[in-house]
Amino acid sequence: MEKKTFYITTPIYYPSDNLHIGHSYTTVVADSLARYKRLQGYDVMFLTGTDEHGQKIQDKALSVGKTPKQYVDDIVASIKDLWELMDIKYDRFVRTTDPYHEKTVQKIFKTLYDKGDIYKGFYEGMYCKPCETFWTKSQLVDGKCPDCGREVYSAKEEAYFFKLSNYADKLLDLYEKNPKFIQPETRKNEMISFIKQGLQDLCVSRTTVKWGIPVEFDPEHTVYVWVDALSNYISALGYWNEEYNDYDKYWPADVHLMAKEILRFHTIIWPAMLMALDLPLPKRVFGHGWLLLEGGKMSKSVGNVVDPVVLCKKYGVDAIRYFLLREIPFGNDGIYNNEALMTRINSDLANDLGNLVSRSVAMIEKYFDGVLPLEKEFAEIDKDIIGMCNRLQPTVTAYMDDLNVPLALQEIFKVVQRANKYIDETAPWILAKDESNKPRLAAVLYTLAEALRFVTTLLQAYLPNTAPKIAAQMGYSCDDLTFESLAEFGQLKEVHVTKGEVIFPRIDVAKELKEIAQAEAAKKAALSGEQAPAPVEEACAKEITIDDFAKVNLIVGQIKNCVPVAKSDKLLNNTVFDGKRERTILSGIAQWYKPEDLIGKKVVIVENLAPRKMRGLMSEGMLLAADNGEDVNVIFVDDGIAPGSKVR
RNA sequence: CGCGGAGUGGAGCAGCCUGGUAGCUCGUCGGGCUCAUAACCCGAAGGUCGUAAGUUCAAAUCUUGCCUCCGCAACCA
Repeated sequence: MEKKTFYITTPIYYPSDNLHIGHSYTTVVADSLARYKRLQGYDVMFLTGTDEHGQKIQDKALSVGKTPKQYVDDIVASIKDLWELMDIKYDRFVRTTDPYHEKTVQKIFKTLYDKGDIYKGFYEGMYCKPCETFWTKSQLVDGKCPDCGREVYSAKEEAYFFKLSNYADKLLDLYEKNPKFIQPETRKNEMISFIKQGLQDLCVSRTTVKWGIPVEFDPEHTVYVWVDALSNYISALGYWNEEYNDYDKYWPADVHLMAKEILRFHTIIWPAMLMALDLPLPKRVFGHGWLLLEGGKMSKSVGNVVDPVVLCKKYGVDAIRYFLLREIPFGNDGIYNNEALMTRINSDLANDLGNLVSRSVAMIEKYFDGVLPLEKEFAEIDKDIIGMCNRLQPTVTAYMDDLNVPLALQEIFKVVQRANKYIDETAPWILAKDESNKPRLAAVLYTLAEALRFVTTLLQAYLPNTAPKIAAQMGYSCDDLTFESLAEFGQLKEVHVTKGEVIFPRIDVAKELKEIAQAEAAKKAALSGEQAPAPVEEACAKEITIDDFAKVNLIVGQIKNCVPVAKSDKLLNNTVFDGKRERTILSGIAQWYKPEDLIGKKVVIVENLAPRKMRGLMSEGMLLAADNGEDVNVIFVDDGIAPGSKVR
C-alpha cells in the first residue's frame, strides 16, 4: 500500500551569524508538524537548510579571515548542532552551495531565460564605491552608506530581470481559487493589496556580488537571491539534478512554513517562478508571527538570554519546545520574557503534567506494588474523562491540519488537567483504606494510566524527550503509543509502573530571575563599560567591608563640557574637572540627558576606575547615576562643594 | 494622506468575520485535600472591552473620526 506523503519545509536560513530563538521557533513548529504526520502514518519529507550566498556572507567571511565557504561551513555545523540539540528530526538539509542545487539553479535560470521570463536590463540604485555595494533608498542612513557612512550616488549595472509583472493577475487568480494557499487569512489580504500596488520586475542577477552561483551563459553575472534560494524546495527533491529523485513523490509541497516577513517572497515570487516553469504550486504557505522580546523584536544585541542553546541547556529542550509551540498564538506574534517562560514550564509541565505522572505512579506503587490487577470496577464518574480521551485524537488532528499547534497542545493538556481533577473526585487515598474497594481503586488508577497514555502518545510529536520518559515510568510499550491505539479508551493491557526521576523539576522563578538579572548586568558592564548597575548591589547579595568600599575612590567632579559621541546614540562625551585636571568621561546617558543639561553641573565620579576605550575614545572614570532599567538619573551634587571633594 | 497589525479585569491573550448573559491562562485572596514536584481540586474578588460620535430594540462585535503603541517599506526566523 502506498503511504500518503507529506512535504513540509522551513525557509533556508541565512548563516551570516548563529541562529536565534526565532529560527528555532519556525523549525520546532515544522518538526512537530512533521512528527505528527509521521505518527499518523504519512511518508514525510521535512526539509530545512541554509541560504549561503550573497554579499553579506562574503563580507562577514572576509572580516574574520575566512573564505566564504569555510565561513558558512562553520556556521552550518553549528546550525546542525542546534537542530540536533533541539531534537529537530529533519529528513534532508539543503545548502545552496551544494553542487546539485547549483546545477538546478543554473538550469532554472537558463530555462526562464530561454522562455523569455528572464531578460537582460539595468539595475539602478544607490551605489557606494568604496564598499562596492548597491543599497536601496530605505537602507541608507541619513542618505549615506549604512556601512561606511560615505556618500552614495545613483549608478546602474547590467542585470537580469524576472518578469514578475506578468504574473500579477495569475497570482490574484491563484489566491481566489485556493483560499487556503496563504495562511493565516489576514496575511492574504496584505499580499493582495501588495500586488494591487503594482508588481515590478525582479532583479535576479548581480555583477557586483561574486559569492553566488554564476549564470551559466553569462559568467559575469551571479544569480541573485530569489532564483537561488527559492529553488531549494525542488532542488532538494532532485529536480533537474541527479542527487535525489523524489521530486515526483513529494512535490508539490504540502506546507511551506516561515515567519511572516518572508511570506511575500513565497506567495508572490515563488509561485510566479513555478508558473513560469509550468510546475505545480505548493498547497499552502503559512507565515507565522514573531517571537517578540518584551515589546521589541529579537535582536542580536540582547544576546544570551534568547540564545536557544543557552535556554535548552538551562531549562531542557522539551521545555523550550513546549514554550515555543504553546505560547505563540496561532499566526500572531508572541512575547518572550523569562518570567513567562518559567511560569509556563512550571504550571503546565511541572505542576500539571509532571506531577500527574508522579502522583499516578506513586499511587499505583503504593496501593498495588506497581502492578494493577485485572479486576476493575468502573463507575459513572469515569465517563467524562474517558469521553475526553476518545475525542482527543480527532480534535488534535483537526487543529494540526489547520497548523494551529497552540490549540492542539491546549487540547492535550485539557486531558491532563481533567485527570488531576479526576483524582480529587475519586480520592483514591480514601478508597485505599478499605480492602473491598480494591477493584474500584484499580479502575480509577487504570483510568489515569489510560488517560496518560493518550496524552503521551500525542506528545511524542511535540516533546520527543519527554514522551519516552513518561512511557518508561508508566510502563507503556511502543505498541501502546501508536496513533491507532487512540481509537478507543481501554486498549492498555497491563499496567506496570516504575518510579523514575522527576520529569520536569519546578523552577524557582524568583531565584532564576535574580540570577539572570545579575548575569545580564555583568554582561552589559563587560560589553560596554557603561555604568551598568553594579551586579553585587542589584542582587543584594554579598556584603562588603568598609575596606572594600574604600577601594572605590568617589569624588566630586564638575562637567566643563559635554558633546554627543559620533555614531553612538547612547554615549555622551563629558569633560570633567576633578579638582586637579580635566578628564574625559564617556557616559551612556544620551537617551536621558542633553549636553546642555549637564554642562556646569557637579556630579559624583569614580576617580580610580581603569580607563576604557569606547567608540575610539578613552574614558577615564565614570559618572554615577541611578538606573532602574528604564530611567536613569545622574546623581548631582549641590553647588557648595568644590570639585575634587571626596564622596563617602 | 506609503502598507499593515494592535489597544478587552494586575500580566499575557481569546471573543469581533456571522451584533443579544465578557471567556481562558498566569497572578491575588479564601477554602478543601494529602496520592504527588510547597503540587493538585473548589470558590471569590477584579473589566465604563483606547476614545468620540453614528447605525440598531440591542454594539467588545458594524460604520466614521481621533489618540496611543508596534511592525514592514522589496535578502532579519
